[in-house]
Amino acid sequence: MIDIKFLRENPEVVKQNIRNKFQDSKLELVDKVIALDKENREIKQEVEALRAQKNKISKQIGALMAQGKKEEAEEIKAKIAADAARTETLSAREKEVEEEIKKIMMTIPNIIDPSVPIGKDDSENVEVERYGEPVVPDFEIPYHTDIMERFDGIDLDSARRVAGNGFYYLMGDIARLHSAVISYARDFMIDRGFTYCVPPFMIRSDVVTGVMSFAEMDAMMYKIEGEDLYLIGTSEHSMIGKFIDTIIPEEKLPQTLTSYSPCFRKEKGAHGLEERGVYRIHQFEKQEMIVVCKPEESKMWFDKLWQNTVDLFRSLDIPVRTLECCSGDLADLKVKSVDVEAWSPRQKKYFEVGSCSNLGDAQARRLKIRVNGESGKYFAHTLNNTVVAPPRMLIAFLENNLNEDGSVNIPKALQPYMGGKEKLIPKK
RNA sequence: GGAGACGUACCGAAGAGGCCGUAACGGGAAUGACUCGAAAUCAUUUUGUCCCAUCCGGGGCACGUGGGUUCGAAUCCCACCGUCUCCGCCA
Repeated sequence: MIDIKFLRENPEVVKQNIRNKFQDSKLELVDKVIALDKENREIKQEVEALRAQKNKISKQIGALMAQGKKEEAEEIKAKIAADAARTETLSAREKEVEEEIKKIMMTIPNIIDPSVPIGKDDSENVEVERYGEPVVPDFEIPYHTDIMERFDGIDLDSARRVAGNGFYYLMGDIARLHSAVISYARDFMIDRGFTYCVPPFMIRSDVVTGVMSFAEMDAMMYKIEGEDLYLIGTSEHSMIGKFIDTIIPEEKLPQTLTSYSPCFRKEKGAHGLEERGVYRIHQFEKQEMIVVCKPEESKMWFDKLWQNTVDLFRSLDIPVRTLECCSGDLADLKVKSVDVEAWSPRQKKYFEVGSCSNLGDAQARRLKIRVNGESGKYFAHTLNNTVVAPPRMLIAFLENNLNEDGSVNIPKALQPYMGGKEKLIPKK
């Protein structure tokens, strides 16, 4: 959500930004919202003048009543009644106009960073840098569920009976590997100075609608029946919710948090061939990082955040690359975003394992996350990034650490979390 | 889940239809004076948000949240949220 004052003063900048994002149908909204904003301020002036008048008269009545001059009081009551109807009409219109403005402002995209490549959709995203050699071994890499099977590490059949498609039982070494990755990622971020946090896994609807549109909510979130509660789709929801409608003293910035949570997603839509197994699922676990910082520091934090994910994957011997989201693929709230993608030696391509976003002050404005600084109050900048999200991450882990004999190497960094094992030996 | 009490500024807390939201009273914090410096003392400052005004300034809204009654609501009524105490249940 951008500042309406900025839009009012720089309509051409906002329009060019809309063109850059290939959302030309939204161009007319800019002029529309400017007109509504003008109307709103005119109404406000009149309404406020009427209210000021009413307050004044009410005080007079109070004074007259105190003096026992009831008749005079009754007389001026009539004056108020005359204005009351006008005030009511205007307030109703004011409410309408304000809602309309808010609705439009929610759909006006945030101003993208000048460094964001211009492109229509995800096919025009730009590879920034590769880390590690994308090796294709000279033996065949099986599908990830088949690798897991060899360790008796997964039971999808039972999961389907118990909870349906999109759920899983992880078993034995694979389950342990899953927990090890999460624990390792937690400590990895703590070592980098982030504060560890376990947040609520369910949140109220008002928090949900603060962080996403109704359409997004409907497509992603599971609702608890009979309660005003939703299962979180990512801990970013509850982590950023922590700051809703707060004023943070400047000296408490930056807030650098790393949170663990299970994540629940409906994942409405097509499930392709490559999305079988544990790639696209209704329940997964994630270590997340979020930063709330001063505006001038958000670019610096953005680069630090995605670098953390790259470093974590590299420490587990997984080749990755960073892919910059082009303007057309960038969500409306974001200033800039890069995906971290892990190498799949089986598919011989990279696939998404994390997403790092700088939201500028747009999210903070929407959620009223303010900072009390020396030179006054201002909106904070917010960022978020995936540290690691198994079980999807295990796909990359197993494929890249698989040996020809079917064993899987445990990188040194992870060994303490796997009881000191250097290798997992398959049961089959 | 049941019963009761409560929600007011940075904290504690008074106010129970108009004289009380630039919010009594107590504390904290900031600035200044005194001091070599500190303590003590004295003085001043200390909610957010929106609209109008280039500046000085003027005005609206907000006493957990949202409605209602009233010329006027922190105060009365309704719903919701939260906190505390006791009981029940539970890892």
